[in-house]
Amino acid sequence: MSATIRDVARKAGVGLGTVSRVLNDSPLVSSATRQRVLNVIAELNYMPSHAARSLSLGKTLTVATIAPFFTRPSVVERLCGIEANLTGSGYHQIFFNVENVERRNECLRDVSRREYADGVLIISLTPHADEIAPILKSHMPVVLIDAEASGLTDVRVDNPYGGYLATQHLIDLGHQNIAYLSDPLQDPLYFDFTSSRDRYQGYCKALNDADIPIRPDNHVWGLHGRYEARCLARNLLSRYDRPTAIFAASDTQAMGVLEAARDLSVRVPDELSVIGFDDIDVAEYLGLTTIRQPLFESGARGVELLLEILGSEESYLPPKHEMLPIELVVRSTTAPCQE
Amino acid sequence: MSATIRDVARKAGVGLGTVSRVLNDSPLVSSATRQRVLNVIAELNYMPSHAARSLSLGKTLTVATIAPFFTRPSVVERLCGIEANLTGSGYHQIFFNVENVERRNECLRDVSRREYADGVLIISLTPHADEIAPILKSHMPVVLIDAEASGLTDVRVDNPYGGYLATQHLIDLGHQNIAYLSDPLQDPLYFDFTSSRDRYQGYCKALNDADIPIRPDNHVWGLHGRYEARCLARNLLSRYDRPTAIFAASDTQAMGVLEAARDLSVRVPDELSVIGFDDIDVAEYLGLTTIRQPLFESGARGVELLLEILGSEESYLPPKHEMLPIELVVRSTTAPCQE
DNA sequence: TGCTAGAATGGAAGCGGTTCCAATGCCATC
DNA sequence: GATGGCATTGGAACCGCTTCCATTCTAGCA
Repeated sequence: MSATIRDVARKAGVGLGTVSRVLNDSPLVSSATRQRVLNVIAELNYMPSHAARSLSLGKTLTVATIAPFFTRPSVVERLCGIEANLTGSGYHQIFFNVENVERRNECLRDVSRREYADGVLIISLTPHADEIAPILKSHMPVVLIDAEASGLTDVRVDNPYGGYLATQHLIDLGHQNIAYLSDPLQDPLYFDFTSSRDRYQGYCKALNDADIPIRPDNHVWGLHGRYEARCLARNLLSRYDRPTAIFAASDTQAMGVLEAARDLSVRVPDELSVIGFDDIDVAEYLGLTTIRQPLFESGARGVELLLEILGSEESYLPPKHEMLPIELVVRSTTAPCQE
Repeated sequence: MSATIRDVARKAGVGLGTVSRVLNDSPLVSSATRQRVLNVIAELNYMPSHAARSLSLGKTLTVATIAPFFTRPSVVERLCGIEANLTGSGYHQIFFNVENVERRNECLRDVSRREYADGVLIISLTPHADEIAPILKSHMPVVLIDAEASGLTDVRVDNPYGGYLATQHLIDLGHQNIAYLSDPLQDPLYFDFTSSRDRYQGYCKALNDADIPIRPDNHVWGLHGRYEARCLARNLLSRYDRPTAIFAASDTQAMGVLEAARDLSVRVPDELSVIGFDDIDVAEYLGLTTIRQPLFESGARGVELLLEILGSEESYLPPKHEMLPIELVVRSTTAPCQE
């Protein structure tokens, strides 16, 4: 059907190996021969077979991405960053969409299997110690995005600092009664997302630094999602001494808070300040004050780090840790405390 | 490194071919032998090499998806439907993200190249006649999602009917001065998205049926996007005889309209009714009245149709055309006309 | 009992690349 | 003129699977 390397060799009047060398930019070809081969390749519209290359090289020439909840806007933006930098690299990509814990465990267990991919990107999932060991032993290149695990390369943001920034902003506006709404901080049965926990640290530190006591009832949590956050926020806002400001661990959850405020006719920002985290696309539309983290860049940079490892000759490279910058974006859901 | 089919054959005391037959569910294996081989496969944790299978079969065992603007919420939901049904089918998937016309043309030109994939899903892009011909000639299985082209299988919704439904809803509420805000209806230099055009037909028909004259200045268009729609809507709403209702060709554009109304202090729905199209995730949050189309299902069903073609022995199957249902979802951005 | 058709099985060839070893030609050196 | 070394080249072997042909075995039948 389609032209093979043998067709090219025959037509160019050279040997198989020579064509292969041209394809792989080997210096062991005279420039005259190289040019002749390149001409024939263009003429035949020849394109090497991915499968044959892969089989011969003993590599899959594929990068796998494991991510929870593909539909979440923040995940989508990270995936776009990945796509942008992987296209044209010669690697294929496969995606594993993790929607429940069984699948999470299955995916993280199989990471080190060479059958799937030559390298793996993991988004927002933190491998446990017993999952890290086989990965390290297998020498499978892995880059964590928005997660951290000892011995593995990662690219992420300073979540405690983000939590601090957000809370400090509210304190600066005169708020004292500040709630934090997040995913569960610890749940070994669940996905073990760590960002909520880290941001909580920053929240506590900011309150401490301002000598504001930490009220345990000002921290509420539930499954990630707008609807769940809405229910949680309703409870918060129905309280006698309801908070004057809510820091939501993600913009999605902040949207739930805004909904709850609307439900209960609590005016934002006059009666309630709301701040989110991520700065997803709709945040600007909603005028949501938030902490921006570079989502697209996290994916793009993750790919770069992975390709670096894949391209290296070394069988072991020391893990790298990259921190991307975050910043406070003030919009119209936060205002000075009115009390 | 990892076990091969030869290891399995040796350990099970059978020939290469027998193991292969077991893997491929051939009936030409006695059940005793089959069981023995299956045991060894489990024991060795053997997994066939995708590349070797692919090379031997002369197929890529890969499905390609071509989609414009991965980040658009409606596209994301379709992609999720694709992912859901393709995972576990044994096919790998590769994505082509189309962000500009050059890339669109390049992708559609290369669809028929066997090097990439055994089958292709195309989202929201309409191949031109000169692009269809090579596809048909190559017998490359193609399924269009949210698009239509003669000779190709597709799964889509009845966009003229959707436009009719939306407009009729506004007319039922007593509106007469109804604007339509959309992508450009025809732009050979651009992507040639057809849904705006089709929905415009329904818009016109509904107005005609109600004996409401069609005012050309009530149709405005621009590039797809919230920001662009916001500018367009601002112009509309600044007019002396501004419309009392706006039908936006997508929820994203409807969001731009809502922003413009906010900018100009036009109250929704009291002074302005707004209806969108798609029912993307945030529509519910915004209380946006809209026409719901099954986005996830469109992707899922598209994959089913493609796998059907790929699994068939026939070299030619007559194209199928599937229409998914749409429905009006009334929320709080539309209300009876106040004039 | 001998013969045959059909079921079950083994393994060579081939898919399209890469890699390595052998071969060739050419030049400088002694 | 013989020798050695380097640059360049050709092609066999191999990657792990499928497929097809050849072979063996079994049961059914005359």
